[in-house]
Amino acid sequence: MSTERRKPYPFDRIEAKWQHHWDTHSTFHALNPGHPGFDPTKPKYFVLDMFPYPSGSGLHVGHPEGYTATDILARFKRMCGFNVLHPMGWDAFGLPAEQYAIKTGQHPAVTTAHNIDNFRAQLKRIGFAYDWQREVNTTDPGYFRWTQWIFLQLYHSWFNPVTKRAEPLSTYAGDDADGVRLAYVAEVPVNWCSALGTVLANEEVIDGKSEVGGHSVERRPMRQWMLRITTYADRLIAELDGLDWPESIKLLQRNWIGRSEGAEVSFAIEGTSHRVRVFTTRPDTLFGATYLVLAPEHSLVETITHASQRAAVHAYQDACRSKSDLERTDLAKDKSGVPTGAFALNPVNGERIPVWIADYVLTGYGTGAIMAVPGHDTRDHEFAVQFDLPVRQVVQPPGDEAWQGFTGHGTAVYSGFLNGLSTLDAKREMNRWLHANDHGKGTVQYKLRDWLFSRQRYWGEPFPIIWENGHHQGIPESELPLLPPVMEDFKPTGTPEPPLSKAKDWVRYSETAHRETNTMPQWAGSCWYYLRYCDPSNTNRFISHEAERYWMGADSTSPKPGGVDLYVGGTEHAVLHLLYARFWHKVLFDLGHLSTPEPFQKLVNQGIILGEDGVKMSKSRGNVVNPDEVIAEFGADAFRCYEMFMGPLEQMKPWSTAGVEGVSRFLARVWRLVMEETQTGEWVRSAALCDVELDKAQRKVLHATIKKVSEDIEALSFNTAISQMMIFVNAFTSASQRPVSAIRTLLQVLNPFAPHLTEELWQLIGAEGTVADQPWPVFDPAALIEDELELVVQINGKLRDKLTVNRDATSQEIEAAALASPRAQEWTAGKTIRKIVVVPGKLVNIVV
RNA sequence: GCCGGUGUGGCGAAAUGGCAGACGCAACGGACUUAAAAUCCGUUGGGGAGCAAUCCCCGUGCGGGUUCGAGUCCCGCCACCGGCACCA
Repeated sequence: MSTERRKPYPFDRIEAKWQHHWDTHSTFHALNPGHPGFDPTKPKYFVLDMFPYPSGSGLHVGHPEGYTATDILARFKRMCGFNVLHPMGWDAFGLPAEQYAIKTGQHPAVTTAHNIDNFRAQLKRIGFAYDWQREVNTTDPGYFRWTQWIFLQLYHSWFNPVTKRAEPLSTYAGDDADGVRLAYVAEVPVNWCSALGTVLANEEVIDGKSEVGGHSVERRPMRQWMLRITTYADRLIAELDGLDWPESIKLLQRNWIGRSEGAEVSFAIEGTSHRVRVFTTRPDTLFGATYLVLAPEHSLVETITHASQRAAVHAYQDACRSKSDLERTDLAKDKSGVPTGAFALNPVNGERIPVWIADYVLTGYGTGAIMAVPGHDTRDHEFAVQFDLPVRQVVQPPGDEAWQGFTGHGTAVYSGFLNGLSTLDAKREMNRWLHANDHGKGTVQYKLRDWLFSRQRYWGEPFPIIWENGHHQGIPESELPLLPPVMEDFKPTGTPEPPLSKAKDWVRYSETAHRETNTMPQWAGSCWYYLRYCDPSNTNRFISHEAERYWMGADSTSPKPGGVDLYVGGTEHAVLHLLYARFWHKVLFDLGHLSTPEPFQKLVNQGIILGEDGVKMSKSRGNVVNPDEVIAEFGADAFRCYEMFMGPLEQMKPWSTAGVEGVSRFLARVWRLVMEETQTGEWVRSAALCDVELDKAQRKVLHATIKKVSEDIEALSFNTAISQMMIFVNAFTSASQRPVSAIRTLLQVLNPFAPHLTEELWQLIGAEGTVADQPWPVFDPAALIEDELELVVQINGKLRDKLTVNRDATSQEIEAAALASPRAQEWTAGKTIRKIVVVPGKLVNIVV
């Protein structure tokens, strides 16, 4: 085994030493406005990682990928003179700790604390420049006190559709305050597993079965807390525009919100006073509606079903209820449904059309009912074919496409007053007609649903809510934090009641009132943790105005909306976490608690690191790489540099131990630029190191390195920055005399990548202070200019020769030199030169 | 099905429309060594011609196009990865 092998350089001693130095000197502690020593002239830079869930299995090599990237940026910006906020914390509520508690009897608080200690120690071993004095923990009462406080802000607010923002309930003039709160109560189906006697979270339900045991899971309506995120749908879409996020993530959010414009149309049910409202994005096809479909759960089904169809309808409804969501969607090829026996009247032509129920219409979207236009909707067409319902043309496709099943835009036909109009105009005209005749109106629908915010769990934030006489109310802020009850037994109750209901003394609030027993989902704590970092120990507010304005504020000289300057994390949070956090941020902004409307100005997703075998790392595959082992063998600096050298940050890429070795060799070469080994194996300062001037070639490499590394760090192209530093090292390794000044500069630009090694060498060459406190070096453009340039000579775009010309040769001179070159002579001999393209400093292309 | 991303040597990758393969790994050759490891120096996309220095042809998933010139831009495909999925 290689464990006996000598280390390429003594990283083990070096790394522990500098980690201790940073700890004891608080090197990376950021000062807030008002702190003694705070320098208001420095610009701020807030660089954020998605904080981890501290699991029992510790870090894997995927975590530190993003963390290393932000660490390099943090150290770089600090050297560039920024006041850098680079914090870390723990998203520590959640299911695994609770499940572990149920299994072992160990309290989740105990296992959580233990896991956090382990994670923190692992992160420190990598040498991250976190400001540990700002560490946050979502399970700390000093933290979740404010999570509960923010919930109360939501609870006491409503969304004013006129001002289009959240306002305190006091501005609400209506008589149904509970019906407009941003946090409200509704009957919503939960995943109930009777075999396990518990409610399951969505992530515990796999393919309609419980993850544990594979028992069937049924949807059962229960009283739940909801957050009215849908009121922010438009703003959540519109305000993406100003953000520096990957377009793909913006698109993912837009699609998730799923805004679609259309119309609501009201159909009278023949022989009754009932009306069915449907939503359609194609009001222009109303003349083509040949039947209506209601979702099986639609509230009017019972009322309108004809006696002769009652048995069939009930049987169908029962069948749908027992189908899982998956069965409903996955078996989409076979459409099913039954007629209700009722008929509706098409408002536009009075036509009598049958009303069906079918599970291809979903309760949760739109009005839970549709008008079927089988001529121009794929799903309706399939259904109509299956049940032999009439199909009618109302849109003429452009060109010679067939009209049956055509769902695109064309011209309205067989549609009365719409005939001849383009689809767009026909929609507009129909909306006008519907509105004028009181049969409906143009509306907007969203796929986004309100956020189901309660969980039937122990290990989460309790709601600051009490119930009295069937009414809920918020507890006073003075009673926060509301701690969870101390419980020995967190097991499910065997009923849909949450475990907290077992803590009778805790539940009892007064003679007449009792506490809410649901808890908040894990998303709650992660919705605002970035704010708490700015002011982590404030006991009066969740964040002070000054700290918020400083760290989260917009730069007045830039059009950007402000917020965290760089947020790095995985794509798995592209929708939920990032949408929820944006929602909370906007509410707090509307209520005047924050100065900017968006939390994260710039977002970058790091790619997944695959196992050495090229597939996703997993315990069962046995291809998980443990960072601790890599660090023990190669050192933290090699680990950091390899994570960055693997390839572009955003890309998915496989781990390679040989690759770590290569990077480790590079760092050892840096070490040996400064140090050499004696016969007895001692490291002493290298004799080649001396105080000499750089030659021209060395100057060029040096300044090219400063330039490239600076630019590449800004662009997050860490792999190419490291390549350039390798080129530098290769160039200087062979020099018999190595200029100290150049080595010093190398140590500065390498420092964000390999902070331990560079600090140690800095000290060994006798330089002043620490590298971390040096200003970032500036490159000299003059050093990059060559007196003579090598130009490429192409004939018809193919490389044929090269020539060296003076830096300021004219186009004419270059052209002449190219034509005179021996190979050009050969290739142009006997041919007519049709054109010559000269690209200054690059090439000459002769076209023959 | 829809949306998004990716496709370049044996491998990880690099290239403002201008010398494809920088840098690293692996492999091979050499130096040092009794030997090995480590280290240092060199070669390394494929094919062909030549004793040689050199030279030629092909080559960035596939097929077209724009251009003096395309890995890069445009059109049409294919494969893999990710997301959404009866959202009317």
